[in-house]
Amino acid sequence: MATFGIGQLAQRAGVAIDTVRYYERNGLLPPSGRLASGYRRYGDIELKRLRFIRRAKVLGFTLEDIRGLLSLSDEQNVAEVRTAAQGKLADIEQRIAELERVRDGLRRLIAACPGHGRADACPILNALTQEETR
Amino acid sequence: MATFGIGQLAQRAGVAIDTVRYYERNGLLPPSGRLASGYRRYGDIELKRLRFIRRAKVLGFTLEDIRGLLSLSDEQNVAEVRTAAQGKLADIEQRIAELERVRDGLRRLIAACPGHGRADACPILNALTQEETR
DNA sequence: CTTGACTCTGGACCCGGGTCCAGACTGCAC
DNA sequence: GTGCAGTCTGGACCCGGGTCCAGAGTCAAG
Repeated sequence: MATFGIGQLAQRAGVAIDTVRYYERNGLLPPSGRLASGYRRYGDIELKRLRFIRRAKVLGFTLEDIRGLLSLSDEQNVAEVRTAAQGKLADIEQRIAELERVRDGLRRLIAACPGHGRADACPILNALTQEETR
Repeated sequence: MATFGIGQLAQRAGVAIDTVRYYERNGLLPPSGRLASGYRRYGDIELKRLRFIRRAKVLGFTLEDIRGLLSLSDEQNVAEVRTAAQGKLADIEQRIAELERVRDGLRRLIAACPGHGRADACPILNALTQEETR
């Protein structure tokens, strides 16, 4: 399999070289090997892994969360992997539910706001300053 | 209206006193007034505002986002308020959509995983190490 | 009054997640 | 074999969001 250096890897995944090394220090992305010189070498698996890390980050997972997700693949026990995945799924579902609550509240406020007139007739302002956004 | 001190406020909202002062420094939560001694005084409006800040934080808004949300109430123009609220709504909807994508991928993997047997038969592991989680 | 709890300010420190050197070595093309 | 881009390590620094002092002043009950 073709291997490439850290610069290539970083560039293909759209992250900084320092970030790659930072992830390595934190146990998220070991190189597949090293040259005699010490230069890190990576392959497509690492590239995919790095992209996975980035996507997970965007979605608000911490590096620790992600380490957990990735370490699933080190597990021996398929049943444990499944359980861990279910736990993550539950997290995500809860976050979605919370965001939906906020979304619905915001939608109602927007719908109720005339978009003109006196400020104290605007339900959005009232919600922020006097009530909770629900 | 009854007013109370920073300790009361913090305790009722379930945050640390230092956090309240930190929010003040960052323009999120000015006290309604001060005693001659310099002691901050707060009322129910501040309490609600603080609770709002906390809830928004839990949902992943940065303090800057929240400052934006709160500053809506300083706007003169009701139309602008409405527009800003719509922008926030769009953000939230996008985050929900991304999380749903992840949720669906994870659900499919879990459904496809037998929960036992050889590790390389587990689609969850394969997805993490070889494909992207979708 | 005194005492103990509360609050003030300013500044140091912490953690997560990076980012940016400096100084030295390496790989490759010419 | 020289030159330049690429890479190495270690450590300093940055930002957001707090958290924790120290030292001094304040409030209220007894």
